[in-house]
Amino acid sequence: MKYEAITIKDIAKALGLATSTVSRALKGSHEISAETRKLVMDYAGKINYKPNPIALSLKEKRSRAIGVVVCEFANTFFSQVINGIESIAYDRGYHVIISQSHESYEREVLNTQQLASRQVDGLLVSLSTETTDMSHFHFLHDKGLPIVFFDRVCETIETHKVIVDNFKGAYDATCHLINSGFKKIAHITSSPNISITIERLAGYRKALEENKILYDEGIVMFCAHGGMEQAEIESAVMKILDHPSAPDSILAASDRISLGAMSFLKEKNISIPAKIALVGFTNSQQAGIFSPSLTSVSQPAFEMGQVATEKLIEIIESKTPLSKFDTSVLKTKLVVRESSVMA
Amino acid sequence: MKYEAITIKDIAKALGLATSTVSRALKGSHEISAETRKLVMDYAGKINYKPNPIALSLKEKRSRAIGVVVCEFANTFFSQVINGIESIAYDRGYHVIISQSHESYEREVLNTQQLASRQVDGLLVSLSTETTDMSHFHFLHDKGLPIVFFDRVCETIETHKVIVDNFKGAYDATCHLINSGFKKIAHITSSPNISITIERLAGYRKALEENKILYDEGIVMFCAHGGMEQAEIESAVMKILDHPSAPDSILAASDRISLGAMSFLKEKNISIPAKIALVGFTNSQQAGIFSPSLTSVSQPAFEMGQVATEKLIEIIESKTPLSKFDTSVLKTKLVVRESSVMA
DNA sequence: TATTTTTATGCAATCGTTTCCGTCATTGTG
DNA sequence: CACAATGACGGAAACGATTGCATAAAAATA
Repeated sequence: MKYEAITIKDIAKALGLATSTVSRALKGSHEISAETRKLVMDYAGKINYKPNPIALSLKEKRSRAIGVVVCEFANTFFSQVINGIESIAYDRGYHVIISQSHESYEREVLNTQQLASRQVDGLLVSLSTETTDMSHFHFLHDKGLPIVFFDRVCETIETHKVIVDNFKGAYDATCHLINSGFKKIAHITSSPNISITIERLAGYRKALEENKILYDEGIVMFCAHGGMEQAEIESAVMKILDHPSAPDSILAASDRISLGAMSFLKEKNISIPAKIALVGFTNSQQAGIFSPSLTSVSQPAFEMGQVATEKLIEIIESKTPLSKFDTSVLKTKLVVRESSVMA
Repeated sequence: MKYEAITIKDIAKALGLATSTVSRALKGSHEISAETRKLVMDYAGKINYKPNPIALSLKEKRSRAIGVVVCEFANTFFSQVINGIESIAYDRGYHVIISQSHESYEREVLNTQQLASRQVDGLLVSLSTETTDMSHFHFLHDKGLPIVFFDRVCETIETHKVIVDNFKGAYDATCHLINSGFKKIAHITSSPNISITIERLAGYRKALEENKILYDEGIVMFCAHGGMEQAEIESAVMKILDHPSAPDSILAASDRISLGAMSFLKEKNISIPAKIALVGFTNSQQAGIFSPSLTSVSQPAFEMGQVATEKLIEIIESKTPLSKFDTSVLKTKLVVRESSVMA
């Protein structure tokens, strides 16, 4: 079952013209007489001619497609980023192909290669937690494929990057806990090898230091899979609860970890914030209807998607190879709710 | 900045063969000698040759792309459906292009046309709440473009459809409320013109009827935009609360409406379920950590995406036009939590 | 009027791949 | 030995669109 589209040949035949004439008329070339142009335009409009984008892609060696590599989009943060991406991409005439790594290095590599062989014009990438070897991106980048990283960026590739001020986000959240009277603040974070983990950890440490609180490695927990497995979150929470120093609060460094930790604490009937306070990085619109409502660091996800896409299209459409790249740093926002305020 | 891929011509030139020979060797044609085939295969492997999918698409008149039309994917239900879609599509060698209507008829039409002109091989569609005129789908369907509807389906097009048992979902939820002692059950639902609204309303009415509870139009609220605007949900909740018959419970018919209603009730400090009970259709994994935890009708969203995609690929790849189409009906599951259980 | 310039259009190559058809050499058959 | 059958490969068209070049007619110039 094929559905046959109208081609330029059909128009040419119907009007007794050459395809080249039709093509030129359609683009309003000046070397076509006004009457021929009108004739062609009118007829094309009448039969609803639409150029075949595949033929165009082949000719122009560009697909007008952007590939997106994220860990997953059933995640408020990333789905908002993707909304931002689409809002710009569609406006600029690109379509968007999304692939999910589910935090697996192997799938990330596969997806990336898939997209590249699909001839995407550029890639928008947020690394998986497992990724330490970036050679699949280096390879493509060296070949000239435009890439922009967002959120979880790759330090070793020189290109545009878009992140939030993770340091300040974690710093503000930690200071808030300290100012609310909490003294022993644990930290559950993602895989130690991704950029956001490092930056958030640094912000956390800085806040402790400024407030003369000793940094204690024993209550900083890393989730190798970024919380994709609820078990790793639960184990982290358990270790914190069982820790001899009796932490009174937790800073959770990602959407998944925040929600997973909250869910586990609730299941175990551990009262928040009485027994332990919780501040999470999350973009969930539901943070307010949780029990208790969750104090959170929220990120301008939609904007991040927009900026990243604009930057990518800038690279794609630039005539000459860019030599200067920048890293856009967006602001986070701390929203204080019940989970971090002592009764 | 272009990144030049290796073509069959490069191989032909390097090996002193014709492109036709290389092409045949690569597909293991029997009319190529074993040695030539090996030569070509080895060389292609060595230089990592990948066929150009765009050229293939042009030749074969198929894009190996599936278009998805949904209202939005920053919605747990749809993001799960899309995960199901991708899981099948990628396995079968298709890529997926997603577009969001944001419940706007106009954008749905635009997106659909966009996808069609992008030469997708088929369409996976869930209608927007605004849509009453389906002619954009009729047009494409008549031209032979394979379409499968899921969730919010179009009755007037004969094709495969995948839905859940909306009638039973609403019926079970309503019966549960009745059995829990609630007597005056309001219903907040989506736009009256989409299939799920009609089916869920019917299930709700059936349950009332069987329990000899009078159906009261005054406490059934429709949200024209399916809850895309929080205001319409809030107005519906207000009307229910102010209704002279003093409803004691609400059945919310969608993800957005459930969460929106809950959020509003919480904001207004209206206690659930003491003042009013709430049962919602939602696939949010966070239903359990809401305050109170939310009794919900959850749908096999992932599976729905899988089934729909399999059905679509079946149509796409069938040699002869199909004449028999079916509607797959999946089961919903009622999860009872705190929001519908009297203290 | 003869020549140049301009205008409007057609022809053909191109993008990367497949595939129909033709061709050459080798082998088999009568 | 003559001819057909087979095997192995090359040439070229095709998919739909663009574009450099050629060319015809018309207009402008000498």
